[in-house]
Amino acid sequence: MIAELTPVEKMKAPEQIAEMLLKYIINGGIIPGEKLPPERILASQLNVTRATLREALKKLEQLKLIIIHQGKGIIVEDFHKASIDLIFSLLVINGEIDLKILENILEARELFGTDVARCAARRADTKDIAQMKSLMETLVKTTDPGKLQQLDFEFFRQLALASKNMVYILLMNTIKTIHDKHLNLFLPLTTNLSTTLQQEILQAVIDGDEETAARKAQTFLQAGMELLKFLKSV
Amino acid sequence: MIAELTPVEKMKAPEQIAEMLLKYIINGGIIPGEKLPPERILASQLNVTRATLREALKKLEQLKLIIIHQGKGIIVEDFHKASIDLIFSLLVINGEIDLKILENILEARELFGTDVARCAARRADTKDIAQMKSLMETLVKTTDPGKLQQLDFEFFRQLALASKNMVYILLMNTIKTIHDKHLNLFLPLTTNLSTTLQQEILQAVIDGDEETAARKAQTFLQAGMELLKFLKSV
DNA sequence: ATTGGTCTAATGGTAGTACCAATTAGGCGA
DNA sequence: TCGCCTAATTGGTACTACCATTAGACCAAT
Repeated sequence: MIAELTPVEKMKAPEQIAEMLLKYIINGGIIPGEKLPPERILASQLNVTRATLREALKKLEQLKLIIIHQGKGIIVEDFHKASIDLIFSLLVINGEIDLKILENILEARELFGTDVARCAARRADTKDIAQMKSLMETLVKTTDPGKLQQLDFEFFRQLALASKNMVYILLMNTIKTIHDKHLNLFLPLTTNLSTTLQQEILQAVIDGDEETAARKAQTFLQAGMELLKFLKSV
Repeated sequence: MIAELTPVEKMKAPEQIAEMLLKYIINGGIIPGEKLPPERILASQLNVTRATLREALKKLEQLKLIIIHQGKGIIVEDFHKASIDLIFSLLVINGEIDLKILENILEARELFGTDVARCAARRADTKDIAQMKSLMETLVKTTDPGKLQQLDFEFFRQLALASKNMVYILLMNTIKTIHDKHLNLFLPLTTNLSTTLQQEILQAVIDGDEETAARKAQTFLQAGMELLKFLKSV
């Protein structure tokens, strides 16, 4: 098993189309309030069926990038009013990582992760703690950087579950998706120090010590900003 | 103009189907990891064509509630690993508002809103401030509760824009969507006190006084939690 | 001149069918 | 028993036709 070899993800037609249209909109190819060409025109231009095109449009509609109305047409919205899920696309919109967006994400992550730890310390039950202890045992025995990174994130995922806040739980998924899509970028963040901090966070959660948990989590998460400064300098 | 009369939203087939399947999954009708019936079967059972069904599935796929693979089938995911956009459905999943979820949302709103104000105070430029001043002028002249509520939210939207953090900007849209879907629920939050607080926040932003801005915003947002306590008591 | 009705073209919504493409499972041969 | 190959399953896409909603133009009544 060679970790570097991942299954080739063949982008299906609707995905490709959605991405093209998305870029077109984000890059200002069309002004918000204006309409996209009719489905029939778009479909023929893209050389696909309307059904295929419509699947692509569904995606953009859910991102709130467009609004589709029968009889009216396809109206483009200001992407500043889109769903948070658009952040994935904004992060890499033109091939490479947008450091500005990355900074935004890390800023939000720090704020959010800190409160997750605080809430976890406040609300974790014995079951949560048992699971986290179990995870921690696995974690200290792991040496493979890739695996470690994965478990690293699992720790925060369980922290979110322990926070008992569904918004936090779901937002953690968003961050995890970003994380997974750019593993290499976050790899330098996984250090021996991480594990130590995680143990301290866990202990604080067990003790119900909200502020210590929050403080330790913040220390952990601030490493991300350090990384960013490095990236910006090169 | 009769404010109470809003456009009737006719739910199209894919929307209805998506909602049905979503409820089915959320309510544990199927275990994560299990597969949904094949498209052909589902389509015939729902009495729609595959194309229509597939549009519905696209929506669930984007919510990360299901994963579709050619040749394999439609695999159901744990909704705890879904997109944050699922929160809309969770809030009202079985007809009425889930107060637990509402509390989660308000908690997250307070956390983010506070930092939005802080960041706005840190980064707002003259253009941002000019726009907010303009908005505030309109705001103080407005008496209609509905309009006021709308402008109320616009204030926070502009605050998010001034924060210059795209994550905050997009997250604010999520909150706004929740807000708009349950206007009546949030109506009691709009009081005369709000306007005063908003003016104080704006002044803090102009002064670049991060902590005052954050503190005032928090005071403002805590009103939501007060409301919740009331709702819980009835 | 304003209001309301009606027709028509534009445009999205849905149906039906056929075939392509990836995956899985089972059978067949070495 | 192992490995390959075929066939069945299941999602992906194409083509075509028709229904439903909207907007605009034109007309009729008040």
